Amino acid sequence: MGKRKIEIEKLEDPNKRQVTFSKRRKGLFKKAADACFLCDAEIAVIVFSPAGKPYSFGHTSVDSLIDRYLSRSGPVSNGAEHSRLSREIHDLESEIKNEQQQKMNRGNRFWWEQIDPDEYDSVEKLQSVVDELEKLRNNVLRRVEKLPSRSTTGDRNETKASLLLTDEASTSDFVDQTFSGMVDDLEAPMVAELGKGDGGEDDEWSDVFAELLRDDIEILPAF
Amino acid sequence: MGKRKIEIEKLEDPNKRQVTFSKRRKGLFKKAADACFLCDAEIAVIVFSPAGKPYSFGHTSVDSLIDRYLSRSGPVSNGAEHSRLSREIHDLESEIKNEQQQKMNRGNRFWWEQIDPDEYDSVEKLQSVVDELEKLRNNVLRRVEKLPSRSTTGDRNETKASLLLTDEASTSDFVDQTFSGMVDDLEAPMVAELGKGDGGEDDEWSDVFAELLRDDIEILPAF
DNA sequence: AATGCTATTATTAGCCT
DNA sequence: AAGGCTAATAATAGCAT
Repeated sequence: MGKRKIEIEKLEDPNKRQVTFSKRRKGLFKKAADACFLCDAEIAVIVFSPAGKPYSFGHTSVDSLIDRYLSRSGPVSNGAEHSRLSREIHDLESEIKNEQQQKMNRGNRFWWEQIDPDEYDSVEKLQSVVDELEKLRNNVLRRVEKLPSRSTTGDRNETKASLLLTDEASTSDFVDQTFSGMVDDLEAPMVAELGKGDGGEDDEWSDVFAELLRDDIEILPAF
Repeated sequence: MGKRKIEIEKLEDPNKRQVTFSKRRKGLFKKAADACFLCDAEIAVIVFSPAGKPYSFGHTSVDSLIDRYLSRSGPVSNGAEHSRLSREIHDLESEIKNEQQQKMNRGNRFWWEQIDPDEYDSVEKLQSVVDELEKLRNNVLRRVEKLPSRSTTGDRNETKASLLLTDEASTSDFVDQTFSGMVDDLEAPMVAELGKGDGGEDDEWSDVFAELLRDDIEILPAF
């Protein structure tokens, strides 16, 4: 679907291959996200680039979907020994993950809604969450900054400003600021407005944020 | 992209949601397959329908990609105990799978090219492979039957007929017949012709089979 | 539940920055 | 390598089966 039709066969030009890979990976993740929202489905996509670099998309989360997949689909056709062993491991793993997830399944749909502050009682433990939130924030920010200026009432501009506030720090101040800042400034309004459309003057923003959210749901590099 | 534009928000009509889910799942798998072929990438897609039914696509294979993904991405931000445990389990699992796959990595791209007959010396052991081959065959068959009649030279029609032959049996005759039948009648010609285009009179068939193959690469229900 | 039709919208190949 | 542009192809919403 471009300026001309192409055959679906290996692109030999490495440069062209890389460009096409990037574009189509993005398109694939978008399709997956759209299907999740439209159909209330859960989808995980794992991609390894020709160079072996991993990318993933997951809603609700890649890990939980992998677990669900592995627990349902027994090893296909293996030497009997390995088959049995793999099965035991999968089962054990599922137990562990299920236990972890019980805390989180109170109807939340995104990983950042499932964070349990009680589990993170030190800077070190917080850091891993912060890293994830930062990635999400940066993804969103990158595009927020490119939006044409809108006739926001100033309330929105505050939000935008506070998003920018924590761009560089990496001390425990950063941790506190980002952690609470994300929840208050980014997560709450964005999630709250997602899927609404009640005719308020900020409908435009609702739509923009909803789209940004869709695009960013766990489109995180596997790290 | 339909008769009219739709918003990406949850479809409330369950019937419409199901239809859209089916169509978009198919489209998603096709996009994934196209990207694999074009860009020489490896992609796994795991889908759970709104009703919880699992579907998956994987090239090279869902399991190997899951392993690769899990081994690179440490558990994100878990309670420390579980994190360590999960990691150990994942590592062990990878070892097992890697061992299994060493036998298979002789440059074959599809799971049905990776079957080692020496591993299956009884009807019982064969059955699991046969089940998988049968699913593949049925997927292909469903569409072969719907193709408009082609000016095949009779050679092709034999192939088509032999594909139909084993539709119902489930005895050891079935096992032998299907196992060898698949390899001789289905796998060989289809795989051999994949990606070629050397101007023979059967180019049409090459294209058709190549497309069928792309669509069926491990698009197997998780069972 | 899945498939064929077709008017429409969505994605993207090639090119340029 | 990543993003914008635009002509052109590809996917699909609504409908009927």
